[in-house]
Amino acid sequence: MVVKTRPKSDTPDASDRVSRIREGVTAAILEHRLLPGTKLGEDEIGEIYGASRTLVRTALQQLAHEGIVTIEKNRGAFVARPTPADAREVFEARRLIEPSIVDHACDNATPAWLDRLGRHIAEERAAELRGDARAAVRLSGEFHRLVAEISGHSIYLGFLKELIARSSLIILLYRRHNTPACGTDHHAEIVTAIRKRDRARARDLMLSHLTEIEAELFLKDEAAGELPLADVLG
Amino acid sequence: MVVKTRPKSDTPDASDRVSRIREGVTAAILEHRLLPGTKLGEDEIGEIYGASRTLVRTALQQLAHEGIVTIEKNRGAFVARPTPADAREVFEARRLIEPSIVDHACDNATPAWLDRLGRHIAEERAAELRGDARAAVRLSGEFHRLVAEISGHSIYLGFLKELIARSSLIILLYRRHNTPACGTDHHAEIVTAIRKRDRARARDLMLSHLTEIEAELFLKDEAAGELPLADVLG
DNA sequence: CGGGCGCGGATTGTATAAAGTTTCGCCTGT
DNA sequence: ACAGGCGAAACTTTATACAATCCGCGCCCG
Repeated sequence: MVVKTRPKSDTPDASDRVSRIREGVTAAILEHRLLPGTKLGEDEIGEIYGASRTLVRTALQQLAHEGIVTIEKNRGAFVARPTPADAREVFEARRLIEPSIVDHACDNATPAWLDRLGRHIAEERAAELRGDARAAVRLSGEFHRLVAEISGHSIYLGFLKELIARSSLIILLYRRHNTPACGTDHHAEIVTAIRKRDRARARDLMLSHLTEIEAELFLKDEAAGELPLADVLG
Repeated sequence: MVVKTRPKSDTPDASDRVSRIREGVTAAILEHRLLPGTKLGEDEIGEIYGASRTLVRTALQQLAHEGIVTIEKNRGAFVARPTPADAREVFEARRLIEPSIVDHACDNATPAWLDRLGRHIAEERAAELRGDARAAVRLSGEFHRLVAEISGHSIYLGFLKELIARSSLIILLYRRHNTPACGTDHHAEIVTAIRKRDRARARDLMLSHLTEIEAELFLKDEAAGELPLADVLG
């Protein structure tokens, strides 16, 4: 008998129906197809995925716990709308955690992982070249997640998944221009450092990469979508 | 995860019935009254709190997301049983995050907060003096949580709540002797550093405090409770 | 003509019932 | 006496029905 099989609630079977819903909605948010503030009706989603409200409800609750969905009592679920303060916290947390993650990744990177990283960079390049902004923004986030998987640190991975999802919303809300979400070149440099197992350099590159992303945001406190007056008067 | 009630009360919980369940179970786990592996039947809990299984279920799902409850498909919910590998990850994450938290706490500590910290230390001392191990272990965890609240960093707070709960289980499973869970003196020194707004010292104290806690654990990979054979043969 | 009030539709929150799965006891056959 | 399988009970999972709440709209009154 297999005693060790522990289906962790964080990584349930992909065949699970509630996971399908959760991942579908998450993907839509990460690809910037669902905008902050969008109402996520239970019946609506249930019809799309052919599931009952019970399952939709648990999926939405999980997403709410991850911080990318806001549930208001008796009003329903909405795509979250992070405030500038939230944004600063998210990026501070990423600047703290991700250097440690690449550090571990340098130790844990097997040839198979390095190969996967290389293929991922190629995918990112391809998406950017063909101008597929949605795929580009999704792949950009998935790069960071992939590094966290390589690190083998499941807690950091869990935290980072949450931070990445929120970052996607933040970038959508607060970026200055139409700058590409994440410089692919930075990612490539990080991979090179990992390949050389140069931990110090990998940490530095990751830190400056995150700093640069945040620098391209406009985090004024009364920025878009917080005060309706600003919209009307603007 | 935060259910926002728009019109009035900012209380994020306590009035909500599912929150009452969640906090009740959490408190029981933090006080070491619920041991790892304990079955948490839905009917059982529902009867205790006078709630239907629907509400119990959502509470258990939230706890599963926090990592202190494990849900096995078609088998039910159990108090989580962290492995030694989990334990190392938890403490590594705490050593990374908590120094940053005290850093912020030094900046954010108002007189009211400092007063609250002082009273908390007194409570810890009192519990330890009267030999109330359950209260002592709970208050010990709550100290770290209180510091995180003072920091004003809601993301760090959320992460740390999770880490503290898991730490409580880890200490219960893997501590060497009957050492008191957390040196109260350490906490008092940290408060002193915060009061002086000595960020560097506060960080150092927190880091060494966490290192010492982990050093008192016995994290051999086949340690207690992983293999049932060990129990039978022991 | 403007603002408050209340009713109807819609949506969420909760409970309960039906369906599926696992577990454990018991029974039979060897 | 023991191994193996059948079956019932208990539990979780899923679906559905019911109750509570909120939003929008029209009506009435000032």
